[in-house]
Amino acid sequence: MSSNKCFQPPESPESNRANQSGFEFPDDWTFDSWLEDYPEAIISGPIQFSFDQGNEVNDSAGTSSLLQVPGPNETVRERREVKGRFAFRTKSDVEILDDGYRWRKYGKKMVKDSPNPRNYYRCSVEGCPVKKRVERDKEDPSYVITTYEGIHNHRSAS
DNA sequence: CGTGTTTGACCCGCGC
DNA sequence: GCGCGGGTCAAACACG
Repeated sequence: MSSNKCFQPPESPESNRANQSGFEFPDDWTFDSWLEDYPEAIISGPIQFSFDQGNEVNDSAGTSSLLQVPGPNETVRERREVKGRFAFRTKSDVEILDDGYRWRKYGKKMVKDSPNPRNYYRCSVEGCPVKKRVERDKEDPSYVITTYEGIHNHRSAS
């Protein structure tokens, strides 16, 4: 159902604007189409972004990159070095978000400084290197943080 | 029977 | 070398 779709646009313009940093999803924005439009974003290097638009964030390597997320009817022409890793922070009461792929859980860990566990998933498709980890926001458990790593070597789920 | 989850053990890099 | 934190393996288990 759409209620637990990953990366789905906010229900209303109000909640859209209230969503952290002003990034507004195009109505038809989907993760997969975004990847199709900007494949180089995950090929050339690591990126980490949340819903922030045009913000600077630090990745775990200590370097930073400028985030560019296309707004409604807007095209981003320039990409910069980003790694094949990026994180989304999504308000959701469920952690099993349907993002169009089948995932198999392979691990769970308690993380230091957080009461919430972190779950590790791998793409179910044989030979596909993509992994993701899912955890709840330590400060605001109503948010789920999903970190994707890698590039699917196949098209869509099944 | 096929597929996915659970869960403790294991591994590895790093700082002390 | 040792412990710790983060990541992964895999055997047992659950379930359609």
